[in-house]
Amino acid sequence: MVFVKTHDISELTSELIGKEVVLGGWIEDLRKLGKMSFITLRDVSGISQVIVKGELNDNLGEINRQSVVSVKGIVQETKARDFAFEIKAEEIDVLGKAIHPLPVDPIGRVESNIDTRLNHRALDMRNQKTASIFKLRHHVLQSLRKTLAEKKFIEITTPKIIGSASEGGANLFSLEYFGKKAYLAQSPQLYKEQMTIGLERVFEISNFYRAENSHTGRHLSEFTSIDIEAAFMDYNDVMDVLESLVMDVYKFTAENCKKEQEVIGHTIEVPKSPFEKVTYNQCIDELKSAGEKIEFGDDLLDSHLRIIGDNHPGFFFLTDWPMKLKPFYIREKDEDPELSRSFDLQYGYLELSSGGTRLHNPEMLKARLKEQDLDPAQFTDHLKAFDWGMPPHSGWGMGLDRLMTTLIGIDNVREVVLYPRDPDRLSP
RNA sequence: GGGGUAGUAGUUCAGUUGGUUAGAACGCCGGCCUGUCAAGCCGGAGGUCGCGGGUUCGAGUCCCGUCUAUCCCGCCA
Repeated sequence: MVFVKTHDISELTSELIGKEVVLGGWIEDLRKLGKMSFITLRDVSGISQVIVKGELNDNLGEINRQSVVSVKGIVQETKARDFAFEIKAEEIDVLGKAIHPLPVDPIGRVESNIDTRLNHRALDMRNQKTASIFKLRHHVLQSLRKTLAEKKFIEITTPKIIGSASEGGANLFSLEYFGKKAYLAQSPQLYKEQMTIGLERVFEISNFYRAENSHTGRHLSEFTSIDIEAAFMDYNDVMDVLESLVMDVYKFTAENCKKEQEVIGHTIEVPKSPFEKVTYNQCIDELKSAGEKIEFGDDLLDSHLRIIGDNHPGFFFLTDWPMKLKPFYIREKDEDPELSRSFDLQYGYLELSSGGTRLHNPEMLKARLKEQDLDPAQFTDHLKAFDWGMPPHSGWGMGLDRLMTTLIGIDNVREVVLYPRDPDRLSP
């Protein structure tokens, strides 16, 4: 069967009354009233009512909810309460049957558990709430790319299969690569830094991998990261970039995704700018006042971040971390070498982003590697670039999935990832 | 990795101190119905009560083990 849609459902208007249209979509609801039937037909753009009468109704045959059909018919006035007009069907073809019982209810009258929905994710995408989340995610990505391009960042794609697991920090997944051991990249960190020597400002939006056995609503083994790296910028400059990106995402989606917000049942509220900047030292003071036993140099536990998050609701930067808590590539502050030019972007207790000014002096970088018990020999390829005119540079990485959860006010990243991967879930 | 909670129909759930043939809602199938719109009315199908042991005259219910999910903590970003 070959057919051409003349309209998406959202393109139908009362002005088309009397005109013939061809639609394609899924039967969301079906009410047979003997000599006539009502079909609510949904495509990605919207929903409309189709009415079937006469001979066509008598020969309707096998037709059921969630099957995909093409409908040829005439737009006409309606008595329906929920629609401004309707389609009087002249021809209905079933293009693909839905076999019942279906494992989840796409209309959402009975809401399924996240586990059941994830096991049948494609069908879950006919649930308007789920679909709206991923439409929103699409708009977030659009907004990010637009803003970064305007700020003269060039989009790059770095390898996800890497030969050395030496960046430190998170555990990496390893795999067999033609007889050699390879790893899945945990971040584009080293590559994006290298790119600043020719492209100056780069960004990447890609999936990265962490082999941490984490069971929380904010950790996944595979997650989407937004990364930037910019030559001739200090950490304050890239904080500004980050802040305007977040602001733009909120403004853009608040403005352009009204329908999605309505379906999700959450109103996007544009945060106040500028974001507050709270230093690590200030956090330590706040935690001490709250009765926590903590000293300079201690890492902030989740329980600590909950306290800090309560003191500073919404977005804020947590800046100037001790050098000893930061990776080897982070640069110290000239006036206080114990402190680093670094920051996290927090949303309450939730860490969204981490970044800072990088070391660009190769000798200092090698010294820092040794300090952190890493072997400079493992970084030969990376360090080469630092002898070719490495500019001072800064950057950050931000978890897109976590950003999404702040945007729609939910607390589980699995809701905003199509097919989440965690220690217990590898399929579908 | 540690702890809490849960697992009963396709889905979401109820199921009393252990006691007849395990129920509801939505969905599904069949019948009636020319204005439905969470349609209505009538009828029907659908269950290895996660799995394996045990206690008992008798287990969805109690005990042990195991698997799975989920939430929290830890790790981590």
